Amino acid sequence: MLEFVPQAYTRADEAFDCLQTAIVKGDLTPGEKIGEVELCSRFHLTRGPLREALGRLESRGLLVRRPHAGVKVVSVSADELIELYRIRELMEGLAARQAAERMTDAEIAALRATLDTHETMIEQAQGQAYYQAEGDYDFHHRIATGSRNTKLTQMLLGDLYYMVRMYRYRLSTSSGRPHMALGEHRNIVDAIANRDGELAEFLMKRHIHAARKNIEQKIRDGELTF
Amino acid sequence: MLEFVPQAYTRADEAFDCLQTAIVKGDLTPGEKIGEVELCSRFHLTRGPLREALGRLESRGLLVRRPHAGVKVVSVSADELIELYRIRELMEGLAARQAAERMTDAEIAALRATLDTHETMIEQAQGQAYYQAEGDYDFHHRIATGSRNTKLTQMLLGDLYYMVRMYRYRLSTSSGRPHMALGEHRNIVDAIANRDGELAEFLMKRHIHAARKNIEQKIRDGELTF
DNA sequence: ATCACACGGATTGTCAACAATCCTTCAGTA
DNA sequence: TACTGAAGGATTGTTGACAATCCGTGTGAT
Repeated sequence: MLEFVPQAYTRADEAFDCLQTAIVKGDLTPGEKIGEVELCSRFHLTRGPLREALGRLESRGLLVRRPHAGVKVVSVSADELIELYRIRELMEGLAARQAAERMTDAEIAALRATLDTHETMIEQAQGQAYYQAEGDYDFHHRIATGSRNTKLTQMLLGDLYYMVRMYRYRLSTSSGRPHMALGEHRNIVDAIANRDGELAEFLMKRHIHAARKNIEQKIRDGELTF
Repeated sequence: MLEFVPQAYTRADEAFDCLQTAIVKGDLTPGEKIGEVELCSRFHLTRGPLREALGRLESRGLLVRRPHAGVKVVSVSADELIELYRIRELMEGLAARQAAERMTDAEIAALRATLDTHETMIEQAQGQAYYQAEGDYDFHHRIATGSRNTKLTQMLLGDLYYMVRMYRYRLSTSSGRPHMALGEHRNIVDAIANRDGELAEFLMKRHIHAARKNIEQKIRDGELTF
Protein backbone atom coordinates (compact mmCIF):
# COMPACT_ATOMS: atom_id res chain seq x y z
CA MET A 1 0.00 0.00 0.00
CA LEU A 2 3.12 2.16 0.11
CA GLU A 3 2.13 4.19 3.09
CA PHE A 4 4.34 6.93 4.43
CA VAL A 5 5.86 5.79 7.67
CA PRO A 6 7.10 8.51 9.99
CA GLN A 7 10.27 6.49 10.21
CA ALA A 8 11.05 6.26 13.88
CA TYR A 9 11.72 9.85 14.80
CA THR A 10 14.57 10.01 17.25
CA ARG A 11 15.46 12.80 19.67
CA ALA A 12 18.49 13.66 17.62
CA ASP A 13 16.28 14.18 14.59
CA GLU A 14 14.02 16.35 16.67
CA ALA A 15 16.97 18.39 17.84
CA PHE A 16 18.20 18.70 14.29
CA ASP A 17 14.87 20.00 13.04
CA CYS A 18 14.44 22.40 15.93
CA LEU A 19 17.87 23.91 15.51
CA GLN A 20 17.60 24.02 11.78
CA THR A 21 14.35 25.94 11.72
CA ALA A 22 15.62 28.15 14.52
CA ILE A 23 18.66 29.02 12.44
CA VAL A 24 16.72 29.42 9.23
CA LYS A 25 14.07 31.60 10.81
CA GLY A 26 16.65 33.73 12.53
CA ASP A 27 15.75 32.87 16.12
CA LEU A 28 19.44 32.15 16.48
CA THR A 29 21.27 35.19 15.20
CA PRO A 30 24.55 34.72 13.32
CA GLY A 31 27.78 35.18 15.20
CA GLU A 32 25.94 34.74 18.47
CA LYS A 33 27.81 32.36 20.71
CA ILE A 34 25.49 29.75 22.11
CA GLY A 35 26.01 27.36 24.97
CA GLU A 36 24.89 23.77 24.83
CA VAL A 37 23.10 23.87 28.15
CA GLU A 38 21.15 26.93 27.11
CA LEU A 39 20.08 25.21 23.93
CA CYS A 40 19.05 22.17 25.93
CA SER A 41 16.77 24.08 28.24
CA ARG A 42 15.43 26.10 25.34
CA PHE A 43 14.37 23.12 23.28
CA HIS A 44 13.81 20.66 26.11
CA LEU A 45 16.54 18.33 25.03
CA THR A 46 19.44 16.59 26.64
CA ARG A 47 23.01 17.10 25.58
CA GLY A 48 23.52 13.79 23.85
CA PRO A 49 21.06 14.17 21.00
CA LEU A 50 21.80 17.88 20.87
CA ARG A 51 25.46 17.30 20.21
CA GLU A 52 24.69 14.83 17.49
CA ALA A 53 22.45 17.41 15.84
CA LEU A 54 25.16 20.04 16.19
CA GLY A 55 27.57 17.74 14.39
CA ARG A 56 25.18 17.33 11.50
CA LEU A 57 24.46 21.02 11.26
CA GLU A 58 28.17 21.78 11.27
CA SER A 59 28.88 19.47 8.38
CA ARG A 60 26.05 21.14 6.50
CA GLY A 61 27.67 24.50 7.04
CA LEU A 62 24.89 26.10 9.04
CA LEU A 63 27.03 26.62 12.09
CA VAL A 64 30.69 26.57 13.02
CA ARG A 65 32.19 24.88 16.00
CA ARG A 66 35.48 25.39 17.72
CA PRO A 67 36.53 22.58 20.06
CA HIS A 68 36.03 23.48 23.71
CA ALA A 69 35.00 26.96 22.69
CA GLY A 70 31.41 26.60 21.62
CA VAL A 71 29.24 26.89 18.57
CA LYS A 72 27.90 29.86 16.69
CA VAL A 73 25.63 30.35 13.74
CA VAL A 74 27.45 31.09 10.52
CA SER A 75 27.89 34.74 9.72
CA VAL A 76 26.66 35.56 6.29
CA SER A 77 28.04 38.03 3.82
CA ALA A 78 26.69 39.61 0.67
CA ASP A 79 29.40 37.99 -1.40
CA GLU A 80 28.56 34.54 -0.15
CA LEU A 81 24.92 35.05 -1.02
CA ILE A 82 25.90 35.92 -4.58
CA GLU A 83 28.17 32.90 -4.79
CA LEU A 84 25.33 30.75 -3.59
CA TYR A 85 23.17 31.87 -6.48
CA ARG A 86 25.98 31.16 -8.93
CA ILE A 87 26.00 27.58 -7.72
CA ARG A 88 22.24 27.34 -7.77
CA GLU A 89 22.19 28.54 -11.35
CA LEU A 90 24.28 25.60 -12.49
CA MET A 91 22.84 22.88 -10.32
CA GLU A 92 19.20 23.78 -10.74
CA GLY A 93 19.76 24.08 -14.45
CA LEU A 94 20.93 20.50 -14.48
CA ALA A 95 18.03 19.50 -12.25
CA ALA A 96 15.55 21.06 -14.66
CA ARG A 97 17.10 19.27 -17.62
CA GLN A 98 17.01 15.91 -15.93
CA ALA A 99 13.53 16.54 -14.55
CA ALA A 100 12.34 17.12 -18.10
CA GLU A 101 13.77 13.74 -19.03
CA ARG A 102 12.62 11.79 -16.02
CA MET A 103 9.62 13.27 -14.23
CA THR A 104 6.43 11.26 -14.46
CA ASP A 105 3.33 12.84 -15.95
CA ALA A 106 1.73 12.73 -12.53
CA GLU A 107 4.60 14.69 -11.04
CA ILE A 108 4.35 17.28 -13.76
CA ALA A 109 0.64 17.64 -13.14
CA ALA A 110 1.31 18.12 -9.45
CA LEU A 111 3.92 20.71 -10.30
CA ARG A 112 1.36 22.63 -12.36
CA ALA A 113 -1.10 22.40 -9.50
CA THR A 114 1.31 24.03 -7.09
CA LEU A 115 1.80 26.87 -9.53
CA ASP A 116 -1.97 27.40 -9.65
CA THR A 117 -1.98 27.58 -5.88
CA HIS A 118 0.76 30.15 -5.98
CA GLU A 119 -1.16 32.22 -8.48
CA THR A 120 -4.26 32.47 -6.35
CA MET A 121 -2.05 33.29 -3.39
CA ILE A 122 -0.46 36.13 -5.25
CA GLU A 123 -3.78 37.47 -6.53
CA GLN A 124 -4.98 37.63 -2.98
CA ALA A 125 -2.17 40.09 -2.38
CA GLN A 126 -1.45 38.78 1.10
CA GLY A 127 0.16 35.90 -0.62
CA GLN A 128 3.34 37.64 -1.63
CA ALA A 129 5.08 36.79 1.58
CA TYR A 130 3.88 33.21 1.40
CA TYR A 131 4.94 32.89 -2.16
CA GLN A 132 8.43 34.02 -1.55
CA ALA A 133 8.79 32.14 1.69
CA GLU A 134 7.46 28.70 0.87
CA GLY A 135 5.81 28.57 -2.51
CA ASP A 136 8.95 29.23 -4.46
CA TYR A 137 10.76 26.74 -2.31
CA ASP A 138 8.10 24.15 -3.05
CA PHE A 139 8.50 24.63 -6.79
CA HIS A 140 12.24 24.20 -6.80
CA HIS A 141 11.98 21.34 -4.35
CA ARG A 142 9.77 19.36 -6.70
CA ILE A 143 12.05 19.85 -9.65
CA ALA A 144 15.09 18.82 -7.64
CA THR A 145 13.53 15.54 -6.58
CA GLY A 146 12.14 15.08 -10.06
CA SER A 147 15.65 14.97 -11.46
CA ARG A 148 16.11 11.48 -9.99
CA ASN A 149 19.71 12.47 -9.43
CA THR A 150 20.49 11.30 -5.91
CA LYS A 151 23.51 13.42 -5.19
CA LEU A 152 22.09 16.48 -6.89
CA THR A 153 18.88 16.23 -4.89
CA GLN A 154 20.86 15.71 -1.74
CA MET A 155 22.97 18.79 -2.31
CA LEU A 156 20.10 21.02 -3.27
CA LEU A 157 17.74 19.98 -0.49
CA GLY A 158 20.36 19.30 2.12
CA ASP A 159 22.65 22.24 1.62
CA LEU A 160 21.68 25.03 -0.69
CA TYR A 161 18.00 25.46 0.03
CA TYR A 162 18.45 25.77 3.75
CA MET A 163 21.00 28.46 3.10
CA VAL A 164 18.75 30.29 0.70
CA ARG A 165 15.83 30.16 3.09
CA MET A 166 18.05 31.42 5.88
CA TYR A 167 19.07 34.41 3.83
CA ARG A 168 15.46 35.08 2.89
CA TYR A 169 14.33 35.25 6.47
CA ARG A 170 17.34 37.28 7.48
CA LEU A 171 17.00 39.82 4.76
CA SER A 172 13.22 39.77 4.87
CA THR A 173 13.56 39.79 1.14
CA SER A 174 10.31 39.57 -0.58
CA SER A 175 12.31 39.62 -3.73
CA GLY A 176 9.65 41.90 -5.11
CA ARG A 177 9.01 40.19 -8.36
CA PRO A 178 6.47 37.46 -7.65
CA HIS A 179 4.47 37.96 -10.84
CA MET A 180 7.51 37.80 -13.04
CA ALA A 181 8.83 34.78 -11.17
CA LEU A 182 5.53 32.98 -11.57
CA GLY A 183 5.61 33.52 -15.32
CA GLU A 184 9.11 32.16 -15.48
CA HIS A 185 8.05 29.17 -13.45
CA ARG A 186 5.23 28.46 -15.87
CA ASN A 187 7.59 28.54 -18.83
CA ILE A 188 9.90 26.09 -17.10
CA VAL A 189 7.07 23.70 -16.40
CA ASP A 190 5.96 23.93 -20.02
CA ALA A 191 9.43 23.01 -21.18
CA ILE A 192 9.49 20.07 -18.79
CA ALA A 193 6.05 18.94 -19.95
CA ASN A 194 7.30 19.05 -23.53
CA ARG A 195 10.26 16.94 -22.46
CA ASP A 196 12.55 19.67 -23.76
CA GLY A 197 15.41 19.29 -21.32
CA GLU A 198 17.70 21.73 -23.06
CA LEU A 199 15.13 24.50 -22.92
CA ALA A 200 14.20 23.70 -19.34
CA GLU A 201 17.83 24.03 -18.33
CA PHE A 202 18.19 27.31 -20.18
CA LEU A 203 15.06 28.79 -18.65
CA MET A 204 15.93 27.68 -15.16
CA LYS A 205 19.40 29.13 -15.40
CA ARG A 206 17.99 32.42 -16.64
CA HIS A 207 15.40 32.39 -13.89
CA ILE A 208 17.98 32.10 -11.15
CA HIS A 209 20.34 34.43 -12.92
CA ALA A 210 17.60 37.08 -12.87
CA ALA A 211 17.01 36.48 -9.19
CA ARG A 212 20.69 36.99 -8.53
CA LYS A 213 20.80 40.21 -10.53
CA ASN A 214 17.81 41.39 -8.57
CA ILE A 215 19.61 40.76 -5.32
CA GLU A 216 22.80 42.40 -6.53
CA GLN A 217 20.83 45.49 -7.46
CA LYS A 218 19.20 45.64 -4.07
CA ILE A 219 22.56 45.34 -2.40
CA ARG A 220 23.89 48.23 -4.47
CA ASP A 221 20.83 50.29 -3.58
CA GLY A 222 21.38 49.55 0.07
CA GLU A 223 18.00 47.85 0.39
CA LEU A 224 19.66 44.76 1.75
CA THR A 225 21.76 45.10 4.85
CA PHE A 226 23.90 42.44 6.49
CA MET B 1 52.45 35.39 12.45
CA LEU B 2 49.54 33.45 11.02
CA GLU B 3 50.74 30.04 11.99
CA PHE B 4 48.75 26.92 11.26
CA VAL B 5 47.38 25.55 14.48
CA PRO B 6 46.40 21.88 14.52
CA GLN B 7 43.12 23.02 15.97
CA ALA B 8 42.42 20.83 18.96
CA TYR B 9 41.75 17.44 17.48
CA THR B 10 38.88 15.80 19.30
CA ARG B 11 37.99 12.11 19.47
CA ALA B 12 34.96 12.70 17.30
CA ASP B 13 37.20 14.17 14.61
CA GLU B 14 39.46 11.18 14.92
CA ALA B 15 36.49 8.84 14.56
CA PHE B 16 35.28 10.81 11.58
CA ASP B 17 38.63 10.58 9.80
CA CYS B 18 39.04 6.89 10.60
CA LEU B 19 35.62 5.97 9.32
CA GLN B 20 35.90 8.21 6.32
CA THR B 21 39.16 6.73 5.10
CA ALA B 22 37.87 3.26 5.91
CA ILE B 23 34.85 3.88 3.73
CA VAL B 24 36.82 5.56 0.98
CA LYS B 25 39.47 2.86 0.88
CA GLY B 26 36.88 0.13 0.88
CA ASP B 27 37.73 -1.44 4.24
CA LEU B 28 34.04 -1.08 4.94
CA THR B 29 32.23 -2.65 2.03
CA PRO B 30 28.97 -1.09 0.82
CA GLY B 31 25.74 -2.61 1.97
CA GLU B 32 27.54 -4.31 4.83
CA LYS B 33 25.64 -3.85 8.06
CA ILE B 34 27.96 -2.68 10.79
CA GLY B 35 27.42 -2.60 14.51
CA GLU B 36 28.53 0.30 16.64
CA VAL B 37 30.31 -1.83 19.20
CA GLU B 38 32.27 -3.60 16.51
CA LEU B 39 33.35 -0.26 15.08
CA CYS B 40 34.36 0.89 18.54
CA SER B 41 36.65 -2.06 19.18
CA ARG B 42 38.01 -1.85 15.67
CA PHE B 43 39.06 1.77 15.91
CA HIS B 44 39.60 1.94 19.66
CA LEU B 45 36.87 4.47 20.27
CA THR B 46 33.90 4.80 22.57
CA ARG B 47 30.35 5.07 21.35
CA GLY B 48 29.85 8.75 22.04
CA PRO B 49 32.37 10.20 19.60
CA LEU B 50 31.64 7.37 17.22
CA ARG B 51 27.98 8.24 17.04
CA GLU B 52 28.76 11.87 16.42
CA ALA B 53 31.02 10.85 13.56
CA LEU B 54 28.32 8.59 12.19
CA GLY B 55 25.92 11.51 12.19
CA ARG B 56 28.31 13.65 10.20
CA LEU B 57 29.03 10.89 7.72
CA GLU B 58 25.34 10.31 7.25
CA SER B 59 24.62 13.93 6.43
CA ARG B 60 27.46 13.77 3.91
CA GLY B 61 25.86 10.81 2.26
CA LEU B 62 28.63 8.29 2.83
CA LEU B 63 26.45 6.01 4.88
CA VAL B 64 22.79 5.49 5.64
CA ARG B 65 21.26 4.95 9.02
CA ARG B 66 17.96 3.49 10.03
CA PRO B 67 16.94 4.20 13.62
CA HIS B 68 17.44 1.20 15.89
CA ALA B 69 18.43 -0.88 12.91
CA GLY B 70 22.03 0.09 12.31
CA VAL B 71 24.22 1.77 9.77
CA LYS B 72 25.57 0.60 6.47
CA VAL B 73 27.85 2.07 3.87
CA VAL B 74 26.06 3.49 0.87
CA SER B 75 25.63 1.14 -2.01
CA VAL B 76 26.93 2.62 -5.19
CA SER B 77 25.58 2.20 -8.68
CA ALA B 78 26.99 2.92 -12.08
CA ASP B 79 24.27 5.48 -12.75
CA GLU B 80 25.09 7.40 -9.62
CA LEU B 81 28.74 7.54 -10.57
CA ILE B 82 27.80 9.05 -13.90
CA GLU B 83 25.51 11.57 -12.22
CA LEU B 84 28.34 12.50 -9.92
CA TYR B 85 30.54 13.41 -12.85
CA ARG B 86 27.75 15.49 -14.37
CA ILE B 87 27.69 17.55 -11.21
CA ARG B 88 31.46 17.76 -11.05
CA GLU B 89 31.54 19.04 -14.59
CA LEU B 90 29.45 22.05 -13.68
CA MET B 91 30.86 22.83 -10.29
CA GLU B 92 34.50 22.39 -11.13
CA GLY B 93 33.98 24.44 -14.25
CA LEU B 94 32.80 27.27 -12.05
CA ALA B 95 35.67 26.66 -9.66
CA ALA B 96 38.19 26.93 -12.48
CA ARG B 97 36.65 30.18 -13.70
CA GLN B 98 36.72 31.77 -10.29
CA ALA B 99 40.17 30.40 -9.58
CA ALA B 100 41.41 32.17 -12.70
CA GLU B 101 39.97 35.39 -11.34
CA ARG B 102 41.08 35.06 -7.75
CA MET B 103 44.06 32.79 -7.24
CA THR B 104 47.25 34.49 -6.17
CA ASP B 105 50.37 34.18 -8.29
CA ALA B 106 51.93 32.13 -5.53
CA GLU B 107 49.07 29.66 -5.60
CA ILE B 108 49.34 29.35 -9.35
CA ALA B 109 53.06 28.68 -9.04
CA ALA B 110 52.36 26.00 -6.46
CA LEU B 111 49.77 24.49 -8.77
CA ARG B 112 52.36 24.28 -11.54
CA ALA B 113 54.79 22.69 -9.14
CA THR B 114 52.38 19.91 -8.29
CA LEU B 115 51.90 19.20 -11.97
CA ASP B 116 55.68 18.86 -12.36
CA THR B 117 55.67 16.38 -9.53
CA HIS B 118 52.94 14.42 -11.22
CA GLU B 119 54.88 14.37 -14.44
CA THR B 120 57.99 12.85 -12.90
CA MET B 121 55.76 10.36 -11.11
CA ILE B 122 54.21 9.29 -14.36
CA GLU B 123 57.52 9.06 -16.17
CA GLN B 124 58.74 6.75 -13.48
CA ALA B 125 55.93 4.46 -14.56
CA GLN B 126 55.20 3.29 -11.04
CA GLY B 127 53.58 6.63 -10.60
CA GLN B 128 50.40 5.90 -12.50
CA ALA B 129 48.63 4.59 -9.48
CA TYR B 130 49.80 7.48 -7.38
CA TYR B 131 48.76 9.97 -9.99
CA GLN B 132 45.26 8.68 -10.23
CA ALA B 133 44.86 8.11 -6.54
CA GLU B 134 46.17 11.30 -5.00
CA GLY B 135 47.84 13.51 -7.55
CA ASP B 136 44.70 14.20 -9.50
CA TYR B 137 42.86 14.81 -6.28
CA ASP B 138 45.52 17.30 -5.24
CA PHE B 139 45.18 19.24 -8.47
CA HIS B 140 41.42 19.60 -8.24
CA HIS B 141 41.66 20.31 -4.55
CA ARG B 142 43.89 23.33 -5.13
CA ILE B 143 41.63 24.77 -7.78
CA ALA B 144 38.57 24.33 -5.60
CA THR B 145 40.10 26.25 -2.72
CA GLY B 146 41.53 28.78 -5.14
CA SER B 147 38.03 29.73 -6.20
CA ARG B 148 37.54 31.57 -2.89
CA ASN B 149 33.94 30.44 -3.09
CA THR B 150 33.12 29.19 0.38
CA LYS B 151 30.10 27.06 -0.39
CA LEU B 152 31.56 25.72 -3.61
CA THR B 153 34.74 24.67 -1.86
CA GLN B 154 32.73 23.12 0.91
CA MET B 155 30.63 21.07 -1.47
CA LEU B 156 33.53 19.91 -3.58
CA LEU B 157 35.86 19.00 -0.74
CA GLY B 158 33.23 17.90 1.71
CA ASP B 159 30.94 15.91 -0.54
CA LEU B 160 31.94 15.18 -4.09
CA TYR B 161 35.62 14.39 -3.76
CA TYR B 162 35.12 11.81 -1.03
CA MET B 163 32.58 10.13 -3.25
CA VAL B 164 34.88 10.18 -6.25
CA ARG B 165 37.76 8.80 -4.26
CA MET B 166 35.54 6.08 -2.88
CA TYR B 167 34.55 5.00 -6.38
CA ARG B 168 38.15 5.07 -7.47
CA TYR B 169 39.26 2.71 -4.75
CA ARG B 170 36.27 0.49 -5.27
CA LEU B 171 36.66 0.20 -8.98
CA SER B 172 40.43 0.18 -8.82
CA THR B 173 40.13 2.49 -11.74
CA SER B 174 43.42 3.71 -12.89
CA SER B 175 41.43 5.65 -15.42
CA GLY B 176 44.15 4.69 -17.85
CA ARG B 177 44.80 8.03 -19.38
CA PRO B 178 47.30 9.74 -17.11
CA HIS B 179 49.31 11.34 -19.88
CA MET B 180 46.29 12.84 -21.54
CA ALA B 181 44.93 14.02 -18.21
CA LEU B 182 48.23 15.68 -17.39
CA GLY B 183 48.19 17.59 -20.65
CA GLU B 184 44.66 18.76 -19.95
CA HIS B 185 45.70 19.82 -16.49
CA ARG B 186 48.53 21.89 -17.91
CA ASN B 187 46.21 23.66 -20.31
CA ILE B 188 43.87 24.50 -17.47
CA VAL B 189 46.68 25.95 -15.41
CA ASP B 190 47.83 28.01 -18.37
CA ALA B 191 44.36 29.46 -18.74
CA ILE B 192 44.28 30.27 -15.05
CA ALA B 193 47.72 31.87 -15.23
CA ASN B 194 46.49 34.02 -18.11
CA ARG B 195 43.51 35.01 -15.99
CA ASP B 196 41.25 33.68 -18.71
CA GLY B 197 38.36 32.47 -16.60
CA GLU B 198 36.11 31.64 -19.50
CA LEU B 199 38.70 29.37 -21.09
CA ALA B 200 39.59 27.78 -17.77
CA GLU B 201 35.95 26.90 -17.23
CA PHE B 202 35.62 25.49 -20.72
CA LEU B 203 38.76 23.36 -20.41
CA MET B 204 37.85 22.06 -17.00
CA LYS B 205 34.38 21.07 -18.10
CA ARG B 206 35.80 19.29 -21.11
CA HIS B 207 38.38 17.59 -18.92
CA ILE B 208 35.77 16.12 -16.61
CA HIS B 209 33.43 15.40 -19.48
CA ALA B 210 36.19 13.30 -21.06
CA ALA B 211 36.75 11.47 -17.79
CA ARG B 212 33.05 10.66 -17.62
CA LYS B 213 32.97 9.40 -21.19
CA ASN B 214 35.96 7.25 -20.36
CA ILE B 215 34.13 5.71 -17.44
CA GLU B 216 30.95 5.18 -19.43
CA GLN B 217 32.96 3.36 -22.06
CA LYS B 218 34.55 1.12 -19.48
CA ILE B 219 31.18 0.32 -18.02
CA ARG B 220 29.89 -0.65 -21.45
CA ASP B 221 32.95 -2.83 -22.01
CA GLY B 222 32.37 -4.52 -18.70
CA GLU B 223 35.72 -3.38 -17.35
CA LEU B 224 34.03 -1.79 -14.38
CA THR B 225 31.89 -3.97 -12.17
CA PHE B 226 29.69 -2.88 -9.29
C1' DA C 1 3.39 -26.95 4.96
C1' DT C 2 2.79 -22.10 5.41
C1' DC C 3 1.70 -18.17 7.78
C1' DA C 4 1.02 -15.32 11.99
C1' DC C 5 2.38 -14.05 16.33
C1' DA C 6 5.00 -13.58 20.35
C1' DC C 7 9.15 -13.97 22.94
C1' DG C 8 14.13 -13.39 23.84
C1' DG C 9 18.51 -11.62 22.62
C1' DA C 10 21.04 -8.13 20.70
C1' DT C 11 21.62 -3.55 19.18
C1' DT C 12 20.71 1.23 19.17
C1' DG C 13 19.12 5.57 21.56
C1' DT C 14 19.38 8.25 25.79
C1' DC C 15 20.92 9.90 30.04
C1' DA C 16 23.67 11.92 33.85
C1' DA C 17 28.20 12.15 36.05
C1' DC C 18 33.28 12.80 35.23
C1' DA C 19 37.41 14.69 32.94
C1' DA C 20 39.70 17.95 29.88
C1' DT C 21 40.02 22.36 27.81
C1' DC C 22 39.31 27.18 27.17
C1' DC C 23 38.03 32.04 28.45
C1' DT C 24 37.86 35.60 31.90
C1' DT C 25 39.47 37.93 35.65
C1' DC C 26 42.75 39.67 38.53
C1' DA C 27 47.25 40.47 40.26
C1' DG C 28 51.84 41.83 39.43
C1' DT C 29 55.42 44.12 36.85
C1' DA C 30 57.68 47.11 33.42
C1' DT D 1 48.99 52.93 32.29
C1' DA D 2 49.58 48.89 29.50
C1' DC D 3 50.98 44.25 29.20
C1' DT D 4 52.12 39.49 30.81
C1' DG D 5 50.97 35.64 33.49
C1' DA D 6 48.41 32.45 36.25
C1' DA D 7 44.37 30.79 38.80
C1' DG D 8 39.50 30.06 38.91
C1' DG D 9 35.10 29.28 36.88
C1' DA D 10 32.45 27.81 33.24
C1' DT D 11 31.79 25.16 29.21
C1' DT D 12 32.71 21.42 26.24
C1' DG D 13 34.28 16.50 25.41
C1' DT D 14 33.97 11.83 27.06
C1' DT D 15 32.54 7.88 29.47
C1' DG D 16 29.81 3.99 31.07
C1' DA D 17 25.33 2.48 32.55
C1' DC D 18 20.28 2.40 31.60
C1' DA D 19 16.08 2.32 28.62
C1' DA D 20 13.73 1.69 24.17
C1' DT D 21 13.41 -0.55 19.84
C1' DC D 22 14.19 -3.94 16.31
C1' DC D 23 15.42 -8.70 14.29
C1' DG D 24 15.54 -13.68 14.39
C1' DT D 25 13.79 -17.79 16.28
C1' DG D 26 10.40 -20.82 17.64
C1' DT D 27 5.79 -22.17 18.63
C1' DG D 28 1.10 -22.58 17.43
C1' DA D 29 -2.89 -22.42 14.42
C1' DT D 30 -4.96 -22.78 9.86
